[in-house]
Amino acid sequence: MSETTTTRPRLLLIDGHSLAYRAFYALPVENFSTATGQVTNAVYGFTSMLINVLRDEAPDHVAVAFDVSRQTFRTETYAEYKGNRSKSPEEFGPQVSLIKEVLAALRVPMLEKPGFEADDIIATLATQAGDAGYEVLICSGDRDTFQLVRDNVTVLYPTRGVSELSRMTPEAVEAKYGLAPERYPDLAALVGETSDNLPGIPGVGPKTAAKWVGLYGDLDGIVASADAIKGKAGQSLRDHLPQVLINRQVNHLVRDVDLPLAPADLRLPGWDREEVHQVFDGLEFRVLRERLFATLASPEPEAEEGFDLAAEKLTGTAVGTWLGANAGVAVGITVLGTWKAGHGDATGIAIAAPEPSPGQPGPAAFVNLVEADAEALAAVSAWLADASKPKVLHDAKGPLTALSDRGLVVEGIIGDTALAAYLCLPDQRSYDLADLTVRHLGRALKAEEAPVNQQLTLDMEETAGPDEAELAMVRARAVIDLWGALQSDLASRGAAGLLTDVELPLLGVLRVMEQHGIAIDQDALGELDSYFAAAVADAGKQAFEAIGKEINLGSPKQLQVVLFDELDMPKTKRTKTGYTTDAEALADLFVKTEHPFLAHLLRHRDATKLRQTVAGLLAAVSDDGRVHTTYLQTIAATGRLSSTDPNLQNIPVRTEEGRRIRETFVVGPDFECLLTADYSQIEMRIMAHLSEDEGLIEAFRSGEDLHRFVGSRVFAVEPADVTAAMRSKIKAMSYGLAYGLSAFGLSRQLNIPVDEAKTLMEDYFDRFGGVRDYLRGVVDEARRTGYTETILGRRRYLPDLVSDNRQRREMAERMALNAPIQGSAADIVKVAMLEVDRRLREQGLRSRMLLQVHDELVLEVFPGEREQVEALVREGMAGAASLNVPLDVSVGVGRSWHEAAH
DNA sequence: AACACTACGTA
DNA sequence: CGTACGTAGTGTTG
Repeated sequence: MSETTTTRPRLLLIDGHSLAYRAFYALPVENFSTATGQVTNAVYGFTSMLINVLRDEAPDHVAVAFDVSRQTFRTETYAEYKGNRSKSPEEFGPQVSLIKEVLAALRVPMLEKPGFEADDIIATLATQAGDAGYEVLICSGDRDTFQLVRDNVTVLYPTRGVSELSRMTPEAVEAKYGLAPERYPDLAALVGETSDNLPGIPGVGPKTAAKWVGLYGDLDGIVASADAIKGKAGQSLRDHLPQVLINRQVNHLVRDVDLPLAPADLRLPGWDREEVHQVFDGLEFRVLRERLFATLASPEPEAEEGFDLAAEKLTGTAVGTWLGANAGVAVGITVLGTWKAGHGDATGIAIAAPEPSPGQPGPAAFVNLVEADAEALAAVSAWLADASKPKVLHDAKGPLTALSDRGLVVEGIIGDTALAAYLCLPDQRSYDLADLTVRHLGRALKAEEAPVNQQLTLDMEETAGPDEAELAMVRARAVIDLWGALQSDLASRGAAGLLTDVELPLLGVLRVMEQHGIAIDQDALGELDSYFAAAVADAGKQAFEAIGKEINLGSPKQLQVVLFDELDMPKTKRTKTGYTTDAEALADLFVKTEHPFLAHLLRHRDATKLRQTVAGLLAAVSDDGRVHTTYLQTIAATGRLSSTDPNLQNIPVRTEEGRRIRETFVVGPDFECLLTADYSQIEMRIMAHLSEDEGLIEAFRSGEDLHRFVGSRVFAVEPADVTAAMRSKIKAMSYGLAYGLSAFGLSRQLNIPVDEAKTLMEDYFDRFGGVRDYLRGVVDEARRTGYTETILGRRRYLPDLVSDNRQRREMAERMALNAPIQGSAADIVKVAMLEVDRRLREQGLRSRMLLQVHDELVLEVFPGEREQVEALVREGMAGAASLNVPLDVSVGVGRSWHEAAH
């Protein structure tokens, strides 16, 4: 184990100027400046790329080469060399010094040499290192470096800004240019290099040049045979031969520059943490610093040593004994069993304590709940219900549902590792336990690594791997270890309170809501199903008659053939794979063509969608006549809940037919009615609160209709004179603003000219300047800190705010605008749910919460409790946050969800 | 079988 | 070229 492996040293050579220059033009200047006004876009881009390359390529030797001045042997050879380069903008020069500061802090050697360019230094070092058996990586935006490529010398050439590097190996050069790397300068001399002000041969491009190199071997061969080359290109070559020779002289890189450092001197000594902090603080590079420390501080996690535990399967009195001895401190729990749609069954439970001291195996136990005797069950049951025994689970809602259906109540849950990880980084797609252990503990959660104690091993000799119980114990141990790591992470992100005070208690509320479900009038729903089915069939039949054939109306591809090829209708907006056939476009086409097919198609779409919803619901009704959705608490990056299986947060409401579906959500037997309570305009109120815009605050305090009020200000008329058209424009804009709507988007949505939309927005911002300032500020702040924050401190990290890809960057900007608003609304609703739940219990009521639809709660009211419930819901919701505008709650009751709407 | 894509329902 | 979701169908890919 101790012999040193003879891996080849890896040397990374960077052309400092060339990459800084690329970064300067790739990243928008206006997004990168420090409090003192220093522009940092080039520094940022360069540093970002450096970190990425250090991470991805893991070199042990590094050097950055810089140009010293413009005077080199090349300008002596050819005075016009790089003569077309305009003086670099004044924001650029100073950034080179800053880049050198960053490199100094990172202890990266820098080299420069009067009379030579960075590329010559790189050529020299690459040659020396290549000969010495190094693996050499050259990072440069100058194609002249391609001539250095060979087996162990690769050029990483930036393609898109500085965010993507393409690997130029000998094969890649060959594939791209059709010649060997050492011949590349011949090609470049023939073709020319605009950026260096080296003109090429008119009419000769890379293809011709490569062909000649192939035919005559190299440039010398081409020159020697110049007279023999026929045609226009040949004449052109002869006419421009002197320039070609100059080009070749100039693009030849010097490989023997006298340098103070040799490759062996370029070993990275490791960087100075303090100095990096200082430099990055000055540059206000918070996100980059985090990335630097995250990717480079601990290069490789210790190893995947797995989890060492003393595992026992317990029965009888041993259960109580073990729990008494081991489960007084916070322990991790995993549950074996199944859960779905508010119900489940638990077959076993694993409990693991952290290792008592490093290296010592942590105690772990497993209890089989199906076969457990009364004694064991009593011990587990009492311990689970004991709030003073701290417990941590991973994604606890399902397991708790399973335990609950076995009659086991769990108290004392102090942590949930999935929720904790979500609060730390809410943009992740999943919070799989195995992923988290790798990410936060540097340990793999692999089945074959599951350790077993001796007695288990003896039992298990015949079976291949560890059994379910052992895996459950390993997972339980992972949970508790993970909790240790996540707690500090959570605290450093200011989210510990959010977990303890909001998400964790909410988990229990959601579990009970899922368990209750909501009653469905199955007969009515069945009738709707037939009704929509008939509508689908009818519309389909008529659509086919209109075009004289049968196609699959659900296939956009087939529709495009009919609409645009056969019926020759005007083309609609492009999609990735053709032209859109969405409802808006079809309606538009109908106005233009009045073709009956379109009307029938739209009706078919509509009826199909409604039918799908109905059929889905029908299939989801449980034996108890209710549907039990599952709420997902770690999906939406803004902090909202989501609902699946079935999704009860997107039940139709906008159309008459859609609302008929809501009529089938009814009050259950033994209950009096459904009650719905929703926040009116909660997002606009949050906007008013966060922006502190006086006009908007006044709008909400005045009690006037919001859009009418805002409209009167924007259009400078009396509120009474705000027309319906004005009001709807204002409404669209107000909501659009919270999503980062542009003038272009507004014009498209309102079907008005862009100019008019622009004026409308300007007038809006004239009257509500606080809103504009807030929206601008929120993005700037997020760019500085790397994240947005809600009123409860829920963060969303948006690294793309500094992407050099415009589309990604602008997307991130819109997310940054929206996340605090949507997220704060989510915070408030969650707090409201906890308040409503608390009041219901405190007041000993049997009414219960059933659904949450983002800004709406649906409750089932027990006979005689209606007034009391309405009052407590209003209190709980309105008091969930104290903003500088009131939180308005409207309530309705009825026997169905539809009737209860207001 | 898994994935991308389009389309569309909600807040 | 307006955010956040989930679901379903078609059509392609492995």
